[in-house]
Amino acid sequence: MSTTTINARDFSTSLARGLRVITAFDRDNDEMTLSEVARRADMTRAAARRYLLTLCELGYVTGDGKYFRLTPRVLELGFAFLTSMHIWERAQPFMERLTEQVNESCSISVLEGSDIVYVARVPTKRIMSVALGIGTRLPAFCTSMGRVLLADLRPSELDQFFNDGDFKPLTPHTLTDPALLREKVSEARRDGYAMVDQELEIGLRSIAVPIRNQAGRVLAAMNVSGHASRITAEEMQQRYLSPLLYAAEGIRMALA
Amino acid sequence: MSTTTINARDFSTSLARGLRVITAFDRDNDEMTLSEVARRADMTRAAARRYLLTLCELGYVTGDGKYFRLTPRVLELGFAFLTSMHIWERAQPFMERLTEQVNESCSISVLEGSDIVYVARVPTKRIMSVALGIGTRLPAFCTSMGRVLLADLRPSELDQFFNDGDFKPLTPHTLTDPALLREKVSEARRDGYAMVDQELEIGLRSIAVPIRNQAGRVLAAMNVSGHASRITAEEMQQRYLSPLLYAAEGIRMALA
DNA sequence: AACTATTGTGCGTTATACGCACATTAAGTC
DNA sequence: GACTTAATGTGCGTATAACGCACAATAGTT
Repeated sequence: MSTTTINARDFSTSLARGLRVITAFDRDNDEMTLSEVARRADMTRAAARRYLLTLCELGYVTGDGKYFRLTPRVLELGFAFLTSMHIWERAQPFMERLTEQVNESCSISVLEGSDIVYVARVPTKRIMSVALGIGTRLPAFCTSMGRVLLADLRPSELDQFFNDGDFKPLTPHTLTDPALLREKVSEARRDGYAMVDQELEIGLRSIAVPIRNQAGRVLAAMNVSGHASRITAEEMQQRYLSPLLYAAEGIRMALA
Repeated sequence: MSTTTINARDFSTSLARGLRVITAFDRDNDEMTLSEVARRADMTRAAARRYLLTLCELGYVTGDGKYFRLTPRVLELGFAFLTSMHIWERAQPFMERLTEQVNESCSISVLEGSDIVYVARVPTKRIMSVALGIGTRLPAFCTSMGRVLLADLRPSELDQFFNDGDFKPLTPHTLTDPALLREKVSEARRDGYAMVDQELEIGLRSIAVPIRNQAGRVLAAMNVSGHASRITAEEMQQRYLSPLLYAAEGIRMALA
């Protein structure tokens, strides 16, 4: 996670600002006026206008004379990444079988910076879900998959994670003390799994295991999550850990 | 689909070129050297290098000293669009029920330019599939969903579609004669559904209906697709059309 | 009609991004 | 090790891309 700032003359401010215009759009601002885009992207109206017109020309944005909105074409910007993760297609049958077996949702994620990013997901029938899951980012420090992924970092990488860390509590249960978090990561390393109990969200329990490659290196983490009202932490460990490990092993062999 | 070229001084070439670097990555080129990126993005090595370094700095690309690859963060560029399409979450239960009922895959797409773009998908258990479906683009002229969407265009819009059209056959069954295609679109308008039989892919049959809003305007199309060896075109129309229409009506009411 | 907010746009100026050319490094072959 | 080929790193002079301002035009509200 080394971040060395590049030579200023190698940095393209126009590209960076243009991408800021794209990311100014979000779930709550899926359509905006020119002035709103300029405010959210933190640039002058004229600059925002040029970038919006450029994105319209390229087909990534559309406008009706007053409001601008993103088009499906912007998916192509992330699509190259998504399709490059095609190896997770092979995990799908194992995840489906696991979901049927434990009757809970199942996800796979990778570590990126201080977050985990979902790369595959099979929801249980009870929870409505679309491909929204893919690309979702959650903080690594208070998720079961995050702790499993942190457990595989080298000591220097883990040190940097904790140095950069900004551990804000998301629920009254969220652990934020770096020493306690380090201990949890060590436990995950020792036990080969991690469980998180209502630290990310009240009512949410999840248990995760690593997915390794043939060399034993951790590629991703896979979890099963459920509602605290339906299963105790102890029950989750007793009933879900074995099928999780079994599915992870199947995925390991499938990826070989 | 009017494409008026904007004033050259309003067009940001740096943003456009930077985006070309991102889209240079694809399924077959998920990691590339600097020179490969420059070739695929059609720019000098020095320019490609500056954009790659900029994208690294922003976290969208990572490099190991030789190869560059996209990071999950690029999903955030398209994610704003994806989350803005959150209304399709409500379609999910109807699609799942339909998939269970007819034992085939089900998708929803919207029209963009001359393509359809998948916005929701529920695959049947037999076909391995992840969220890859979302964002997939297919030509509108030879897909059942495409013809249903074309059927709702205004005459001037439809004229432009055919004027811009480049209808290449994908299989020996693909219709490419604009007059025949117009007739198929008219049939879709008249019948309220369209069926395509092995025009996109040998062995693939699909039937689609429109999803309308309360005002009757077509928002999207939904299809069910199956293999030609398992079901005849006539059987598909007789067995799948009613449940498709029923599911589309349910989605219409759910979106209200 | 008056006022406020927003958008469109020409243009002089600034600084961003360009590509070249040379040095360095890496990889492959003999 | 020597040689060749390919790829990469980078400084820098130059051109022009992009900047923001300021004013006109439009839209919405009262």
